[in-house]
Amino acid sequence: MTGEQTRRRGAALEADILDAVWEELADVGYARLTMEGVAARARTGKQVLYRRWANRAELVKAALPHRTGFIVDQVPDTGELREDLLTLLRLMVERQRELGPDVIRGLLAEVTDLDPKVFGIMHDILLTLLQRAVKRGEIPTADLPRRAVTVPADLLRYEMVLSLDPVADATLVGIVDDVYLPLLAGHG
Amino acid sequence: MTGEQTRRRGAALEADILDAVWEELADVGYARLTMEGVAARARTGKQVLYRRWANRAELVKAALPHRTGFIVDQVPDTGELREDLLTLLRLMVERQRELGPDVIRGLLAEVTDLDPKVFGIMHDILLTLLQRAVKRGEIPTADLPRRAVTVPADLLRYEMVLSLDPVADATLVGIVDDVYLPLLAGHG
DNA sequence: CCCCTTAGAGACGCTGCGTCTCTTATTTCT
DNA sequence: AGAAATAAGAGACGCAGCGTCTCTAAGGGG
Repeated sequence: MTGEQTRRRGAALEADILDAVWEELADVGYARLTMEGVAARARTGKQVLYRRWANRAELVKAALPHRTGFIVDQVPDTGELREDLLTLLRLMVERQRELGPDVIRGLLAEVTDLDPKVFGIMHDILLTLLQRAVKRGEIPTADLPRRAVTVPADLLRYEMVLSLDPVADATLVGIVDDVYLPLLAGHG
Repeated sequence: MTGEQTRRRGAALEADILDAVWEELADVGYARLTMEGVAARARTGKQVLYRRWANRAELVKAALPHRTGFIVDQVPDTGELREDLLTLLRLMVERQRELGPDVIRGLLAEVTDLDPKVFGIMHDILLTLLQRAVKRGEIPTADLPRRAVTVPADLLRYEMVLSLDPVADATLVGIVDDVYLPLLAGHG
């Protein structure tokens, strides 16, 4: 009647749980992810989850950074603005694909406190790309209203929210070529 | 032992139910709207709801046009493009406000079949505004990529999804002045 | 080596979903 | 008008999943 030899604790246990969340997301998606399911997959009890997170949304929010890297650590620098932008947007799509697209919708419905920090970071990244392009002489100025700077990220997030499939690459090209680059020209 | 004298049927009953949905949305919001709650408020049984709609999302989707008018019937024509655009965006915000902002997030999470028709309509409206502006000589051309045309509506919907409050008027002004008008200039 | 924290296991009550059944009011058909 | 068909009103039912609670025992810290 053994059963268990060793009992996980603290950070190690927490890592296993967050892994289980990712596997559960990949398996059944966000809509059908349950606390029971995560606990079972992590071979632990619900109480262990509730000791750490108040509900499903908090649990999933905690799981996100556990596997995805931070985009801030992968800011593209290809030597050309258009390529930089496309690379950045493709990174965002890549993260959407890893998660499964219904996670975004699901979290939006349940999370009431969206962290503005997340959005500020994207502004800073885009501004960096623009300033580099100014230095290279590609565009006249990076001195744009904040809202204009973030347009490509905003439009892409909008597409992610709408679609249940990973956003198509043609859409990214459209955002850059049909909207953002002309917008930059219009501000110049 | 009377209780009931008259029994509602068909369209009259349906109208009462959809009214009840709106009242329930105003009262408790989308997240806490239940089939039981709607049935009780409409003084009928759940079965009557399920006879007509398969689930909560379908029920709410059906309720939306019951009170909101169609934006297509209120296309602004102020004689100036900027004013037309702001008026249109304000109409959209007005509808968001009537609903309560969590309805958008809630429906997104549960509805898998977004109707592309809804989005095509907004493209046509914006194109109309642009073509009028061309006729007046305000802008050189309305011949833009589809994605560029819909930018203000897309950005506003993005804001609606993000925020749990009605979108501020300053945001609308920013979308028009900082993004759309420069974008049109850049395409000219 | 003892104690204290907390993992593991599962029972519990509750809410809301979606289905089903039954009676009876109202409409439609003949 | 009367009979048959339709659908409303009422509520019970089983089920899933939430979040809470309790209990035992493992293993780390002093």
